[in-house]
Amino acid sequence: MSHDTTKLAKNMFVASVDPVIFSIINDELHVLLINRTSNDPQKPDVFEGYPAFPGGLMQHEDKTMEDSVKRVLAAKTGAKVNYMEQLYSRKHHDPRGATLSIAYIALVNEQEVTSGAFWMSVKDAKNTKMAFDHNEVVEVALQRLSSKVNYSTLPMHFLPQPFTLPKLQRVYEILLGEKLDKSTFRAKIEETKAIYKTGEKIKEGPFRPADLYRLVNDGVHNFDSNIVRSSPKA
Amino acid sequence: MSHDTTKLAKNMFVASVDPVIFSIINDELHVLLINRTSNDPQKPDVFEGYPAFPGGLMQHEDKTMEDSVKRVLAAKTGAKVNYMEQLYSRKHHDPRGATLSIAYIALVNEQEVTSGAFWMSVKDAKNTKMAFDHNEVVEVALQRLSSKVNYSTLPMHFLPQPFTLPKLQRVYEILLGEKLDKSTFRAKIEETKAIYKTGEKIKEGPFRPADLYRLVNDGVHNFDSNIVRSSPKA
DNA sequence: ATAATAGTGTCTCTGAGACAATATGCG
DNA sequence: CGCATATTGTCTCAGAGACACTATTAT
Repeated sequence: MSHDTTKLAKNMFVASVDPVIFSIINDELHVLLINRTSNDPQKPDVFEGYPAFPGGLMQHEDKTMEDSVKRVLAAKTGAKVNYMEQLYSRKHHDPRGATLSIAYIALVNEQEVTSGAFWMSVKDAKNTKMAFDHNEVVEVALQRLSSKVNYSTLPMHFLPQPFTLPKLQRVYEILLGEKLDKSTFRAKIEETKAIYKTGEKIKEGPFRPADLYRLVNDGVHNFDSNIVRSSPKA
Repeated sequence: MSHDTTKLAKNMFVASVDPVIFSIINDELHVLLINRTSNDPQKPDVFEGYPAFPGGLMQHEDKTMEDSVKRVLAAKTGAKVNYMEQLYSRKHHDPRGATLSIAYIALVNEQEVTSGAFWMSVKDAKNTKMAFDHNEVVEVALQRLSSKVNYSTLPMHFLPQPFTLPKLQRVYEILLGEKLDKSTFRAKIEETKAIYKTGEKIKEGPFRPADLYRLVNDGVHNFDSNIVRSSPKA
């Protein structure tokens, strides 16, 4: 290191990443939380025990902020990230001092989540006092989510692949909070060219089987420069 | 301060704000730059003298990141911020160590800019090697700019108020890089309800005078949670 | 009157949405 | 066949775009 960190410490900051992890469970949007514990076990803080995002401190070893998110999520939830997008950054006034926080929207496979973290419905989260400014961050994340439903491929990352169009339509309906017309929905999805028919079908019940689809260019394309996808297909 | 900064210094970072300031000058999009000088005069760095955004280090005294932007811009360019929107944050690997940078898109009054800073056309900026990752940041800012032209009020903040619809249309045309139809343009602007006719007119030449318009709710409304406007109207 | 630009009206065609019809699998 | 859901087709209407027309001012 070429500079003296202690000398500059007055203008240095602790930085954390706050991943807002969404998943649709039982036809309802949920967010993944942990019960906060202080970083310093000697000094529990006022938010001790409150629900919080499964975030953590950035480290110099993390090459990028996205690496921080991956590392922290793996540690606190055991899950790999399917989709990640930067939300916004802000300067905190923690009980313990000033910190910078970078909020992310991320999607993981619900099944991969192990002990320690838990899913709470967004409805409940809105009525629950969370740690730090996390209630506000959820609000912003929800706004971003709904604003991006209609012009991005974000919603398509909610489902494990391959998936069917009826399932995907259900995702859109939950995110938008309204019923959609089958025909119109399919036409719009079609024109995005974002998914393709695998040729296989799946039987979901005693009726006509549905076609299976996969994302095109998973891990590659990027409208939005803030989007980062991990683990591109081999 | 309740925690020992020197002890935690291994996970602390210097943070800077990078405002990408746009303005339309001579019917061409320009970006505001300074020639970089190292923060520590004793240690000039490899980017010494390269064009850079008029940014600077965040300080603990800044209540918010937006306060940092305002302070730094006032110091380096003398200009007040008319519009500000967070772009994205990233972890740098400077010659001098790891820093966090938060990029902003901002708009100022061209006339307020004093010595020290200079305007460069975006065309030229693309062909000029800038300090740090600033070339890439400009690219992302331009993408954001064009993607927001059609569904936000961002372009309306390029003009000093009051302004005329022909002037505003010109702004849109420059941002989009294509001619627009008068009638369609006016209909779309009308339906946003974002501006209102002042009732006054302005003579721009030997022909019919144009109606003057102002922004509704300047300093108030926010589609995008990342938007912050300074100096709301008194 | 003519020129130049501001502002408004008209027509057409695309495309989204509502709804209908057909397809497939299971009993 | 009859039921349930998947998938595709048809009709209509609103809205964007192309273009034409009117308005206002100065010379």
